[in-house]
Amino acid sequence: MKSAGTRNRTFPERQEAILKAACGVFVRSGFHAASMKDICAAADMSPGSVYRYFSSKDALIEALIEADQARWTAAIDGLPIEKGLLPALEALAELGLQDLENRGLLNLWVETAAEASRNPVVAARLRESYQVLQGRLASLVQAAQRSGAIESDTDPLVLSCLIFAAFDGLILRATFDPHLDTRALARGFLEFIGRALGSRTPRKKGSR
Amino acid sequence: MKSAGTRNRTFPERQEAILKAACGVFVRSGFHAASMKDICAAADMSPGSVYRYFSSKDALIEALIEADQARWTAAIDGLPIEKGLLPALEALAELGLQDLENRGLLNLWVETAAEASRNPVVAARLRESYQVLQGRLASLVQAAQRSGAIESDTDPLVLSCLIFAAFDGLILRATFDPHLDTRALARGFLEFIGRALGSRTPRKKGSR
DNA sequence: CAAACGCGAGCGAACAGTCGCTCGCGTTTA
DNA sequence: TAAACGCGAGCGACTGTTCGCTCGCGTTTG
Repeated sequence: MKSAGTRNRTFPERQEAILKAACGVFVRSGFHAASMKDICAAADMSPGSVYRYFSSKDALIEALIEADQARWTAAIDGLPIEKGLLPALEALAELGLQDLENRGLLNLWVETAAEASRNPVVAARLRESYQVLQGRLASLVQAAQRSGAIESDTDPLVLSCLIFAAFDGLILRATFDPHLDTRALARGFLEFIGRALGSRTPRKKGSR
Repeated sequence: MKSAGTRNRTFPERQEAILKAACGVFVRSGFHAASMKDICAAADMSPGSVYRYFSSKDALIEALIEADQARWTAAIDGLPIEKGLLPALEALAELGLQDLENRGLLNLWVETAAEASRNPVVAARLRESYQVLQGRLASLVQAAQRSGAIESDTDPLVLSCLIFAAFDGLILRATFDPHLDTRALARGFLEFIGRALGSRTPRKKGSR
């Protein structure tokens, strides 16, 4: 018997279980193509029960997106910033690549972006999240510039935007090119950026 | 002249008209959310007639994607490569930004990527297209390196991939952040890359 | 010249199916 | 017992697609 008792699992626990099941379905089919029936089957629940925990399919999608964002925010918060800019970026890249290799999560990311282009609520959430993430990266860049570790010609905001954009683009590309060697490319990206930032002339002050 | 008794419009012309109407609807609603009814209304045709020109909704989507790709291929073919790498890139960026400002096309691009993550046919087409585009860019980079115009430390493939990725990422970002100053950022990207490539010493041979 | 005809573009109601979602009811828990 | 939980048949709306049909033009025929 499946002791599906009330107190066997708490409300949030059941929510998370549904979310996890839904995530799998969304990854496989995309947000729109995935049907509630599939999600219910994946969660091993009836529609009525699922709708007890999420008021609508959209609510489910939004919850999923929010969870993903929380994950990323936590990740960037845990960055080893004390080791300098490049190492921190490497760690961030490593984290992103792990997602890539966990196949499917990147599909979800693209799907999320597509959703954002239609759903203003999702768009706002994503925008806000990016602003926070990019802001932190920019301040790291600025700190490195002030300390003289890297050149100062580049606007920190532009650079941080470039970095995010490059990795997002890489993820996008990996979506339809599964054999792409993302790891090598990411490393190449970082090498290029590092060189551009003047890590080749680490101690010289008169850079220009 | 023509054998078949077409009316005042030829078959391809009608196809294109439908495609154009469909494009508008897709931009507004996305591929999945757009209904055939909407498309028919936009094209000012009945379903029966539309299905005379396109065998299915998917066929319509694929045709649209293909047209968009052809546009890009033509664009990169018309690049002013003789003026050097950076100017060519600037021209490419300008072209991309015009798309951005033509509001909507970027949504379609994200939608296309999302579609590719599920539809292998679309994915293959996109992959192929990117390989061609990136290949040409890489050969431009290589030529510039050989001529000594830019530094030779960076793998041309990595650099061209980085450039495409950065701009794709920028487009993606613009999707959910309409107020983003894409023009300024694109310029910043190119400045950064140009500086990294050592274009500030344009004529000197002993670059590194 | 007029009349008859064939062709095929265009039509739109109807189809079979799927969608997200609801609601009444039996079961379990506190 | 009251309350929370879980169920799943069923709802109305809408989907992409089909098919029997109309009708006007271009050609052939008388």
